[in-house]
Amino acid sequence: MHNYMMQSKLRQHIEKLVPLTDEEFAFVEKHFVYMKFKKHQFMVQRGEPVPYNYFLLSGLTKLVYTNEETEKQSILAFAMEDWWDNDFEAYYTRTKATLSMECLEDTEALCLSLDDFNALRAGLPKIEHFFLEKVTAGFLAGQRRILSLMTSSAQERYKQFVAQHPSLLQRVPKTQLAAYLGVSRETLSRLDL
Amino acid sequence: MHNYMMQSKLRQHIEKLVPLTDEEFAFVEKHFVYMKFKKHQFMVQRGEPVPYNYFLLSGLTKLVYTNEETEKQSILAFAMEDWWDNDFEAYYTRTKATLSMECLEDTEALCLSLDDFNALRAGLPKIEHFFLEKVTAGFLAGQRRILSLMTSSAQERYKQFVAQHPSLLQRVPKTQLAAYLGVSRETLSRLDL
DNA sequence: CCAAAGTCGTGACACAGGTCACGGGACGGT
DNA sequence: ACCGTCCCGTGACCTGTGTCACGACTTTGG
Repeated sequence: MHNYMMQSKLRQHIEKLVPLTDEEFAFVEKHFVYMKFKKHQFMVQRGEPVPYNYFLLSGLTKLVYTNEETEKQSILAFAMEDWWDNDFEAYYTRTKATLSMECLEDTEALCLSLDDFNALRAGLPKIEHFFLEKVTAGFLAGQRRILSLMTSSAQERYKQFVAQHPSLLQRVPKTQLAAYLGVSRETLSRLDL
Repeated sequence: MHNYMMQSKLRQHIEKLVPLTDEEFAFVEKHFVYMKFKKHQFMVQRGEPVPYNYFLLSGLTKLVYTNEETEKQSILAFAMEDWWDNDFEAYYTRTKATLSMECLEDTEALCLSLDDFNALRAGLPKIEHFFLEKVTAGFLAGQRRILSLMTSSAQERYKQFVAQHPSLLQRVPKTQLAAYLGVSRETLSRLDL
């Protein structure tokens, strides 16, 4: 992907929430590092430090918790173009990851170290506003997910997912979808919409 | 509760994350309104607008979703002294509440209207930083709750709750606790720790 | 001080979903 | 072209949890 494309995706993403001058965006942009990852590659691995926060330019990732005894995976989030994804707690507290983040497709990302993140916030208060909006949206999405897990059956959750993320249906295998919805692969397979 | 106590609780709460000068805190404090609520009173009611965000000085509240057909309640959060609680989405978007917030005990709160919230953020960037930290903590707590719902049995979730919130066990009836854990009152009653 | 409402345990039964096992098909790497 | 790996459906069975019903105790409010 060419340089001007990467920049423009990030800029458009930020400017959905806060307008930026050219100089301000130049300041933002220089804190990020571009990286590529291959399918099956781990961008974050349990037990390892998490040096970056990731803004995805293309591809698809999953954020996953793996039960160490049973090896059973629970997927906290999928992420794709124009999304942020991370074991944010480990990143933000500079501790070892308890989650893993794995590429389901070849993925390009703009990466932001915690030091750069803090420099960005300190140097440009607007960006703090931007992240407050982002995290708030994530918090509210989490609340909806909690409610959905508490009140809805597997079939209802499946329907909700299909309605809200139809494009992902084509890209993620049912096994992964089951791990996201919190049901076994077999039960998901038996659900007719 | 006396005026200086109310102020000092709020100030201590904020200063756990960001230090404030006396003038800065005076600016913060004047945007809040003090209000009292009685047990069983609704601070937020489904279908109504949500004029305030609430910082609790004393008492105990629950944030609850009620299924309209079955009347079954699911509790998203308990809140007590030193906590914020609200149907934040309705508050922030100035829409009607989909959740309700009800007092389980007589409760005192400092209330912040959305206009005052925005004035506060605009007038004192530090406060934006404070709320970013708060919302981030809430987001991460939500992630942990999602994982807990996906991976743990009712009994394990009960144990986790007891371990993390022992004080609440004395104050909230089992019925409410069941609605928080996402199990029926009867199953909770059958669980031996 | 009494009535109404809330709290809590427990038994009987139903059912959604988990687990285990199998087979067949698609795909990727060598 | 082949082999291993993943993907997906399906049957049989098991189990955790929901639902309904009942009774006893405690708290609350007028």
